[in-house]
Amino acid sequence: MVSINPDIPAEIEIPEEISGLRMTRQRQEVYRTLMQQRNHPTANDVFMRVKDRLPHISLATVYNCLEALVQHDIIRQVNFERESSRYCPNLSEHGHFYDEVTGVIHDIDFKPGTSLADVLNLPPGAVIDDVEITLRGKFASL
Amino acid sequence: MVSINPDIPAEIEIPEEISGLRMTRQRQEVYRTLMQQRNHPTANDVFMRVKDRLPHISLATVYNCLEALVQHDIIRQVNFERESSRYCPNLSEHGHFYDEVTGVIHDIDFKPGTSLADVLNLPPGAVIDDVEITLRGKFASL
DNA sequence: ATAATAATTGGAATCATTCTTGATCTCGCG
DNA sequence: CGCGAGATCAAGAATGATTCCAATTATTAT
Repeated sequence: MVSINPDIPAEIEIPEEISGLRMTRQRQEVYRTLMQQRNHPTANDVFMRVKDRLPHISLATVYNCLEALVQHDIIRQVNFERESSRYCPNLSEHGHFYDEVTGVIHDIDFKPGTSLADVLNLPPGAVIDDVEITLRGKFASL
Repeated sequence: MVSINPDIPAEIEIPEEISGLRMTRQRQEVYRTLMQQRNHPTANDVFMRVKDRLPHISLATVYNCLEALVQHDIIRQVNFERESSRYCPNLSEHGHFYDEVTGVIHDIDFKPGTSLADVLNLPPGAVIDDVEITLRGKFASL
């Protein structure tokens, strides 16, 4: 566990390799951004943020990095309807609640000891690789 | 005019108005297609199908009709990742299972008497307007 | 019937994402 | 150390689903 570049204060230590993925400078910064900014940013949000540290990074590279991280199960991709994809580093199984008033996305955890299979009639023999639960709504005004 | 499923007549009577939405000829045909072809077609699938009956209909109109039907809670829009939206006339609360091998989408019903709130820790005061549950996976090979 | 309103059409525009191509970097190996 | 193969990156072009726009047509209310 080494801080790759000594010029940069390593608020978050990122190893040189995660899950078999070589952590290049760009991937590190993309990942670091997600760890620091846990509000489910879009690729473009990440792009703008990462530019502070890597002024020459391209949007295509941010997309590449995000895809590589998703592919290696280091981060998760979250979709609401067909809006821009959002990304989060929370790997625990959880859903998302989109507040239609504020636009804020909240992580929704499962109640301990429960799972989707408790409420859904899954087809016999189905092997689930991925689950996406998205809710939209608002908070009751008092 | 061939009916895909022999149980379902090619001609389905559609009222002139549903849920306050004027059912124009185009909306009728779009809706009829969804009722007959319950395999979650995309807008383009519907477009191609409807052209048999309305050769001059435009893709934009199909999109308009689908949106109007969704807005009036006559059909549901279903999204997988960021792929093309799909549409289905099954209004009961249900999720979807995408078979990664065949591409077939299966409706997944809730077990009777259960709801998502049984397994999710919803934030206090949250009012849910819409729920989307999508699973991807495959069937275990024997 | 006539005016006002809503719906339809075809094509242009949008916009997130992916692709392409050439440059650059990294790693293994002599 | 130096070289070559294979990754990775950058910049911009291309893609593709969806939306927008302006003009036409249909429907409804007066």
